[in-house]
Amino acid sequence: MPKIVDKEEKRYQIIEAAVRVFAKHGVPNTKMVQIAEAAGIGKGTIYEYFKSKEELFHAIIAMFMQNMDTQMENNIRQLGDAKEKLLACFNEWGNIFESEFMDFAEIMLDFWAECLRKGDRNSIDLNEMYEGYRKQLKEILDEGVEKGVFKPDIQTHVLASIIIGGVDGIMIQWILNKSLFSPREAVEQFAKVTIDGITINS
Amino acid sequence: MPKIVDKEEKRYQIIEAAVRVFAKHGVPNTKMVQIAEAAGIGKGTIYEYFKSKEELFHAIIAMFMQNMDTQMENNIRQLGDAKEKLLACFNEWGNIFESEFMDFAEIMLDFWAECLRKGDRNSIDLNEMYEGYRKQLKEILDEGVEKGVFKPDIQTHVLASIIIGGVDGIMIQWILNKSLFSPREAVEQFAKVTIDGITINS
DNA sequence: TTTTCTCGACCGACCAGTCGGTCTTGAGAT
DNA sequence: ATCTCAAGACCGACTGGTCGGTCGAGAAAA
Repeated sequence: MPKIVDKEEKRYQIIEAAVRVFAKHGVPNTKMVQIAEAAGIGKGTIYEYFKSKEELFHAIIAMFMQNMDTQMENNIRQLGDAKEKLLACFNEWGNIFESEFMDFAEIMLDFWAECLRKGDRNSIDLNEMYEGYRKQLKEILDEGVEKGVFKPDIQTHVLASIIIGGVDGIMIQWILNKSLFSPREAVEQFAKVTIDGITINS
Repeated sequence: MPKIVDKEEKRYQIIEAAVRVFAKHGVPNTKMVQIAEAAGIGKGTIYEYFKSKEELFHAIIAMFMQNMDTQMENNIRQLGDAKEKLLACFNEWGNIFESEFMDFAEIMLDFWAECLRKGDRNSIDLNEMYEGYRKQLKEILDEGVEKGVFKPDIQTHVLASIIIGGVDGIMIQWILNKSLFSPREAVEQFAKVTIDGITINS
């Protein structure tokens, strides 16, 4: 039998299969045996790599966030003024929309739904992740206001949330009806309107 | 005959209880007996009023949409130029954010999740509802462009989706962390930036 | 041989939905 | 006013199916 070179590799195989099945049927409707079939293994084997369905689900989310972070950080440290930095952020989102990671996006709804149920203790804190993005965006916006590029009357912490929410919202709209627009053009349009809206002179 | 009081009233009682429980635990995690307890009735009674859990769920969504439509239509037919109309739309969303209907909002995630699973035939077509909003917004935007109020290079159909998605996204951000901002101020800020961003001169 | 990995039959907790029975109501009979 | 009684509202124990997770058998590797 083709031996598995790496435990890690097999783990990733399972995650890959789970993403497909979760995305198609939704997490609560997905049976473990379906994931096993998609991965070409027995159901029991999954439990060699993941303690439970929930752990598998969270492993997927963690991986998704990891990738997002990595991809975003590429563009954070660049030079340029606030306007360029902000534009770069939007651009990066456009890239993400077009990347393979969009398979994960359909699962995000299930994760959001899980996250907002107060009682449940999640091993992953969605808020913390958003907090990171919010902070980064706010810094860029603050810099722009300080340098006199952006209007002084914007509430940067609120606007940071709006931008993040806006991008998520565009994603949802697109997932629900992919023929409406291309996600890239939507993000670009959103970027243009937002930047025009907060820039002095325009 | 017994209790002509109103079948409809009891039905509403059940819906009200179900909204609370669904919102707190999520639709898939909610047991019918929990809804029964919340409504102060026996489990079997629910089935006198609703064929299934799913039908109950859809009844809630239908009611939510009905209310949204009614509330939005108040502001559609008003006079004024495109800019005022657009502002009125945002305002109306602000009102909705502050209304009692926000209890329903937490359930929307479950409905979105359900809607994007391709195979399922939903009795309610979320896309159709959004289509209505998109059309209304697009008309307003087109009018603005035509009258020379809004910039001619905006893609109105894309922007319509962005605005709707943006409002939904703000809602999600707010649900996930209600201490970040007040939904009203966020919608107002979003309105200001967007309108400034597409208006000529500014 | 011993160890490691894989598997799927099996178990039992779980829960949507059912159904036979109880209780409430109020119209009609007295 | 009081009684009767059936329509139907109400109930919750029960059923039948489902599915996450287990575990011992057997294959493969060492």
